[in-house]
Amino acid sequence: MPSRTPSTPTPSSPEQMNPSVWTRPRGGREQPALSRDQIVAEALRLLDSEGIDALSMRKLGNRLGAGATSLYRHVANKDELIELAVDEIYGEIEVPDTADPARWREDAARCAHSLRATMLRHPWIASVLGQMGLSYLGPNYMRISEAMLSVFTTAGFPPEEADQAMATVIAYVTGMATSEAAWLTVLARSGQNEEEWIERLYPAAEQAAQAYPHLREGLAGQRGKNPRTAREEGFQYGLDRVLDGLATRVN
Amino acid sequence: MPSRTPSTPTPSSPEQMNPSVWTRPRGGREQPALSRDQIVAEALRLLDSEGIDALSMRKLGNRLGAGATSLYRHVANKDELIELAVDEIYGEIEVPDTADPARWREDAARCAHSLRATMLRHPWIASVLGQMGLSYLGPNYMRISEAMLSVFTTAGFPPEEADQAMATVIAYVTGMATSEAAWLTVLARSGQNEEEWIERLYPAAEQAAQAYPHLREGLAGQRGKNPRTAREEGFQYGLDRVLDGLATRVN
DNA sequence: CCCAGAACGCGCACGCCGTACGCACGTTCC
DNA sequence: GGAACGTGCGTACGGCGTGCGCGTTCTGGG
Repeated sequence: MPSRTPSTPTPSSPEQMNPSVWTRPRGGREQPALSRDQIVAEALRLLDSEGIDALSMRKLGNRLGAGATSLYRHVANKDELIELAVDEIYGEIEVPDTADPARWREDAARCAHSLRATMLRHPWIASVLGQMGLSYLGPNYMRISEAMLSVFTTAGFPPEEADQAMATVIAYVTGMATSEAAWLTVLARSGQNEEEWIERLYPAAEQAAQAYPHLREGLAGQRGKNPRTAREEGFQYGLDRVLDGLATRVN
Repeated sequence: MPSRTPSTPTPSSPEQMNPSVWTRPRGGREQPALSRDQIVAEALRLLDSEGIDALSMRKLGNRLGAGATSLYRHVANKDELIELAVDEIYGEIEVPDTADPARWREDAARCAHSLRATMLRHPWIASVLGQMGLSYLGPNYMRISEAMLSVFTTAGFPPEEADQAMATVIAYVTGMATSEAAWLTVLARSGQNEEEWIERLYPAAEQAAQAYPHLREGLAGQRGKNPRTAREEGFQYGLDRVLDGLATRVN
């Protein structure tokens, strides 16, 4: 027989029974203590510090001093909670509040960099994008789309093409940032820093690239570079090309 | 009494000696029956038909006529299994086997379309990219990278820039396809087709876009279009812009 | 001021999950 | 003949999301 506390109710709840009314720590409910905003905020803290796999309703409940199922009074289910968290994150993305036709390129670039930076600050969203998509219809997503659309339309893109241009930039940035975020996640799990990891894996990579001359050359060319700035330069290069391509349609 | 074939071998019990080899119910161990390739293949079938959430070691074991834990003889853990499945999928991506400088744009475009088509055929990889990244080092991934690098270097990009150009195209395609795949996944779960879903959500979207003129216009402009071809045109537009932007560096 | 009903927190239970461990068995090599 | 090995599987552990029903607290209308 396993030494477990008896699962049969034992009617007058066992250990949390205070010996007397007089020592009971304050009658009544402490606080409301649970609200949707508070839940989302704590979920964000958990996600940012431990990643998406660490987010469970039980753990989140504990952190809030509540049981897991209490959360369901304020949130329909875990997916909805994550969707709320994602839109909350979108709130950090900076977009221009007025569109200047002469500055469309800088404005778009600024949006792109802000989007990337936000994703890298919260790498767990990369895992979410592939499951829920971009969570359209969230208030912050709509705010951002409107601003970016406005940048492209005032730049001279006809409405339908402005849509496509925005989608192009967003796809490039999310694609790049997703791969960076996944990399950072793997890294964080391993407890090593970027340089250590690369150095450790270099022999394996070199061997795997044996038969592929271009890969070998690329590998050798990156050796010893600061990986962080290399990532930033790579992002900037692609962004410049995307904007170059868009510029041909409007200049 | 459930009519199941006896799962317990009971090999040497005396009276059940079968008279002939041909009628004997396959005494002892059936076959090797389990190999890494077979496991990966069945995992792919499961993933393609029911999505990433439906992949569990137990279910996969059942499908192979084996217990869940038997799989661990051939695969270190679930993540490794998925990584193998991903690289298997990469095998479907078509890349040119010889690079012709005059045709670099068409070659790159063909790779891009093939990558997108592959991701849309197996939408579950979108969920995986954000967690593992692109599964570098897998044999098929290396084959593809080599081919694409070769396209860009023979087109005239210096080695380091060819790397960045390839990363740009891949980021754009995966970004676009991830969002499409997520959309298709949500759709599949709902059991509706694209048009139905859009029509059903239209009022909500219209209301949410109330305060945003550009969003409203975009919404109205897309109404009634065939969503599938609209997605394809959007992808082609962005791809053209990306390649335009790259072309400025080499022509 | 009271009380009915709504809102809320929570314990419990169910049916899943990934996987560590050790046993039983067929095969193969000495 | 028997030891060593590869393989499948039963069992078990700790965790998960969440439906349900209970008791408590809060609120607003009479």
